Amino acid sequence: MPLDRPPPATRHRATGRVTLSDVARAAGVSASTASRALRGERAVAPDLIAQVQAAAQRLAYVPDPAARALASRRSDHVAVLIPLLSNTLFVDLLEAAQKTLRAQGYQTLMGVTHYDRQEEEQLLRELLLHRPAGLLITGRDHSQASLELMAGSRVPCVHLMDLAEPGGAMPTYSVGFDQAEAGAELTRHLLRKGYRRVAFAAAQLDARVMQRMSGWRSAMQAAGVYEATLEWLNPAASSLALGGQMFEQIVQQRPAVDAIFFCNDDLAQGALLTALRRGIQVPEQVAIVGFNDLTGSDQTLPALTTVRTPRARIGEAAAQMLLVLIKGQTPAQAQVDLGFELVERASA
Amino acid sequence: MPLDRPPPATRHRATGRVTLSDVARAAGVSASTASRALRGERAVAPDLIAQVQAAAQRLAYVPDPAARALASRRSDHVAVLIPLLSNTLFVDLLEAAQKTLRAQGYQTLMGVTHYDRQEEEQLLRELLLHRPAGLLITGRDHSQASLELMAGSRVPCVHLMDLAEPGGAMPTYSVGFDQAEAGAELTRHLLRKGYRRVAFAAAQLDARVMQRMSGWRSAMQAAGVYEATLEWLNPAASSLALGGQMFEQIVQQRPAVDAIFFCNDDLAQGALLTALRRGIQVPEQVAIVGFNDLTGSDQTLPALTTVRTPRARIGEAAAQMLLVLIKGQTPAQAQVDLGFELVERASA
DNA sequence: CTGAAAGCGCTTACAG
DNA sequence: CTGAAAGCGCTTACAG
Repeated sequence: MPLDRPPPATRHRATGRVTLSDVARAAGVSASTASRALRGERAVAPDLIAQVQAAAQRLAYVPDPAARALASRRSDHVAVLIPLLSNTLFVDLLEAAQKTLRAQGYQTLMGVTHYDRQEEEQLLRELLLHRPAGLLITGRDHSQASLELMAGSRVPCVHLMDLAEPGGAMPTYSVGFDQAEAGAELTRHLLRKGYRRVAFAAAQLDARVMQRMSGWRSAMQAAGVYEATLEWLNPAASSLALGGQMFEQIVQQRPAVDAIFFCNDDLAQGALLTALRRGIQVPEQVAIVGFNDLTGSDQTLPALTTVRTPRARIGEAAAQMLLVLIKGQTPAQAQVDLGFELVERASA
Repeated sequence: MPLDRPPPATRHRATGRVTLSDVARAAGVSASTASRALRGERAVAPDLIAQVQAAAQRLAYVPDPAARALASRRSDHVAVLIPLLSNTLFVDLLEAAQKTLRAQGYQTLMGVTHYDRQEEEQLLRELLLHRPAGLLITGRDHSQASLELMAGSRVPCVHLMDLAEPGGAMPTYSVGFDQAEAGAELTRHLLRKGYRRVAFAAAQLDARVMQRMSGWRSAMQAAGVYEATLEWLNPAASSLALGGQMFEQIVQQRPAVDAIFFCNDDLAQGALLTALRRGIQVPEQVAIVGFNDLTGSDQTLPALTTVRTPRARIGEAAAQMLLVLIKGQTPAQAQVDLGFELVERASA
């Protein structure tokens, strides 16, 4: 038996990449110790930690995400599901979450559901295959199968925009604000200003829009001025053009309406443009308010009264909460209410 | 030596996941063959392919992305770099690319550069660690280090929005349209309508904006009406409000200007709003045109004349080209010019 | 607190 | 055309 046989020629692919064992060798420790030292897992001698970190630094070592994911069964991906990319609201959410996550070394895997529960389910299936470290998902309105997928995956999950229904079973994490209360508050503002026939005009009709409507409804009922004919619901996608159309319909078919609460700013902006075109005075003939305080709502003629929603802060806070959950810790509170702000401008 | 020693108890983590060897066993072939059959690598007997596929189907097998990435040194990620998320233009690009890529089983890893070459470089470094199968990147204006990172990574790459400079060295792939020509065409439209003192007003001042300006300039020079004082450049971010400010400045400081070419629709929309507020007639007193045909430009008062840019088609075509490159094939053409369309409305 | 070894679930030279 | 085996680059029981 040859004592000195040469090292076997490498049969396989070499990457050229600096690996963990390179670092371990340079630091004079085993790969296990190097791994533990680098991840800040306790139970490693302080001086070894320093040595390993120095070696890693010197060799410009960066761990391979795929190897780490395979070995630990947990990737550095975070899946983020939003309904649409064509609504600034959700883009703001995505951007803030992505920024926060990236600062901690996580990559965002985004999914666009188009408000379709089937598509959301499919997306969840695909994304969960990547064993994401965490999941951020918009709203609380999901198919039963989606709910099971999320629960079964054991992936930490935070819901965006909505708060949990009070009295829900499991302690689900969410950060958002009270949509119904925001809708009620905006309606009360109108009522305080003396408007009585306040129409509620909505498109898209997702869960959050319906919550705003229930807020509007309860405020109207409390004031004794609620009428079912004041509700204008259109399931089509929200847009400037649709807002213009709905506005024309309302003023034409119900000239007595003295204020309109559009469930989203783009509808309200479209209405304002149409009013201008038709020579209808806002707010003298009819007041208009929107929701979300989107880009341009401070520039319209007249400037739009609306509710400012803290979506960037929601995205950031939700990401932060998710980061805590990923570490296996428990967030200070399971529900974070970030509130909203009534922005009174000239249109109402 | 015991002849019948029991199989060693599994010392490690079991995932519960259906693996390739499960499929191979069920199909009565080796893991290697199963792997090749599933990936459609030729050199596998047709009947075996069928058997393996049937087994995979039956067991609901889905390959593990991390294991595949580790072994093949190529993930199913595609990195997509865009400058901003707050400009619909880029969101449209991202959405179209993502949709096309996802249909072929690729996950999009997005990066937002904020028009910052340093940030782009950093992002590239991070994303390249994930060994993406491909890279989609906006524009052709990158730092030297970024270019080296891209080249060194050997990751197939397609540039978005711009076309390559004619006479560039390497055959780089890109899909977009001729920004300078679009700028020139829009200017010629104004000149044909009889406007002579056509100002060019721009913000952001990225490479594509400057190309549009050079188009404007050459058209103005060709008509013999170019003047340096007609250029209004502001490095700040583009917005409705800024458009309004620039408009006021121009009409105040250079009342002889009879038309303004804003480099982006949001500026033009802001200008239109300000004109309305100031009672300045568009296009009678001053004509206004924009660029990109963004949301709302058909709703302004008056409706905005602009250039429609095919960003969704660019995103899709670029993704398609990248898919071809990933397969190791050569695209029919390295440069795809998707053109643009002059949209004449009421503002000019 | 540390290390040797097994394993995560694939792909891919290599040999036949 | 097919299979056995090595390897991708980590993490993690296990033993000390």
